[in-house]
Amino acid sequence: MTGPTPTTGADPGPDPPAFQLLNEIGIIAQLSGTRAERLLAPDLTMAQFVVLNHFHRLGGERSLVRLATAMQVTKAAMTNTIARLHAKGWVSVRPDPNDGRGKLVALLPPGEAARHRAIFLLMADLGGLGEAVDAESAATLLALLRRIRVWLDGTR
Amino acid sequence: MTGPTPTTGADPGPDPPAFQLLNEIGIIAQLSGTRAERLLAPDLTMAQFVVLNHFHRLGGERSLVRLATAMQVTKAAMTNTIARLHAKGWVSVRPDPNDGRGKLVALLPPGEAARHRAIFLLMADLGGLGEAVDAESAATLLALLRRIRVWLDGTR
DNA sequence: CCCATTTAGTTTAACGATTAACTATCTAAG
DNA sequence: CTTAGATAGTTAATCGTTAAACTAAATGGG
Repeated sequence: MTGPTPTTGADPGPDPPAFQLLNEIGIIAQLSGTRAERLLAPDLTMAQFVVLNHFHRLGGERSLVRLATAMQVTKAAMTNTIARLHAKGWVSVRPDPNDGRGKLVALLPPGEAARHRAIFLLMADLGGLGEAVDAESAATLLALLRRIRVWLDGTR
Repeated sequence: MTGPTPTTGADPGPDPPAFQLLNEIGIIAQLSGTRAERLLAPDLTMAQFVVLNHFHRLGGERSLVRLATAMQVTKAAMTNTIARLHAKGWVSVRPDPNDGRGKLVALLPPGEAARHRAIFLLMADLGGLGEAVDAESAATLLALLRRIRVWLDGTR
């Protein structure tokens, strides 16, 4: 078990399409995520940016547990993330009037502005992606991806 | 500005298509990644699985630095990951005969088998994804995603 | 040759996320 | 009411990653 066995032979056929798809998606997310993380640092981490995007998309107020569930992180992690966003004045936090245990978090205008600046920065870097995928393909792609996300979200 | 301002007004238009695309991809990667991580634990972490997949796709031998660059992690993280894969007998590690500083890592048959088992497990969970996206759409999707990955990989 | 610079890999400290334990509050059954 | 169990949020310990410092070996210009 010590020799340099290259292991290129014995092909058991291609991987299932669903796996290829998610694998490719994982690689893209890794590549673009690292890029974005570096671009946005040190003002904004990805964890924080994702929360801003969630509120932008859906609006309203959310408890920590709901946010944590949506983002697929633990309550403890969300406590940390929200504390940092709150310290910057980007979200408001108030006790839930209907539940003495809970807190309600909402996006504030400075948070919305920070999100907008972040997207501007990102697009300056990623704008050239239009060369790789034309607008029509992008629309097709987006529609299919949404179906996948909805399926994953609905079966977890 | 301390009140619970919902911040749903003042729409500055939709986000750029490229951002919507990468955002959706990020969410899918998060959802499927968490799922896979739980399914594969404790035999295999995502960091390790990604290395197995890399070798399966490309074959041959690689140095730690090349692997680290390809996976977008630091050399230190790759030292750790390879040490664990090596301890399980899934990869071979030998000194680079042409460079006294370097090591060469290769996939061993037990590692290939572990990868195969992992994919089998994953498909048992993700197989239903075929309901959300038919085969033809999946092929289209995959081709477009590859273009995006190549662009991202080529401009980093 | 020699020496300055670069590169491969490991080690250490700091950071962020997870797990588990804990407090406080809500809910519901008796 | 009372009380047992579930739920919201925080805290403490642990794990894996990153950044930075370090060792060892390669490279290239005097």
